Amino acid sequence: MREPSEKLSQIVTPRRLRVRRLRRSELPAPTLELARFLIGKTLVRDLPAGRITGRIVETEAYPPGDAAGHAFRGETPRNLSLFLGRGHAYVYFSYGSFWLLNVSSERLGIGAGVLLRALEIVDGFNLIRGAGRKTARHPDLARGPGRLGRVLRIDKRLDGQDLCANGPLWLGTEVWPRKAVGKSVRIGISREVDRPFRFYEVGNPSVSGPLRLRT
DNA sequence: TGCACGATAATCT
DNA sequence: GATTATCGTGCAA
Repeated sequence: MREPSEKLSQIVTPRRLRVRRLRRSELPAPTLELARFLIGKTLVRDLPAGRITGRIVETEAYPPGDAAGHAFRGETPRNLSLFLGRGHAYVYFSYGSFWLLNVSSERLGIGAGVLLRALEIVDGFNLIRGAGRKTARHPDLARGPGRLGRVLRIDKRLDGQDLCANGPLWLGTEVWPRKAVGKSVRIGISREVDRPFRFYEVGNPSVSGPLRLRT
């Protein structure tokens, strides 16, 4: 039976989460540092019906000059948001079905970003389509960048959003202290495959990828 | 748990 | 026309 554990996790979830927006000045400037810094912080989605809050548990850095990064070949209409200076949303459509969310990094005019790969949802379960069904185990809701985008209802309209400003999507402070941060190669790329630019909270069941990349 | 595979459409060449 | 920072399913062990 899955029902009891779902109820338990709702009871365990703090009724009132204290989260405030992160100021841009709090975000480390270098892409790699930002990717590590974001582990344990929150991503908040404000919808007409309410708020969904998730702890960021997995990220990947795509620093300047990285051949695996979308900004590598220069600015285009698609990747413009990567050049807006740190703390902006870069949203793009992938594999015909998924909206993926990045946080731009570095200075205005320099293209780089951090891909948000997975969240541990901590609030707003009732707003998530599929929650409470047998197929929607809580740790899996936003496990993987495609699911993250689906759960938070990310789409092109959020591309370019300032994630440090008042708006429907923003970065927040942590809700409890994070555990150890692990480091590994990135997932799903074909260039620069050996760079250890992926970060994750060790042992967290909401982290995606094979077991060896979660522990 | 770990693979292979197909779906699916925007973007770039 | 090729590519793709993915996911869900199916099958093997």
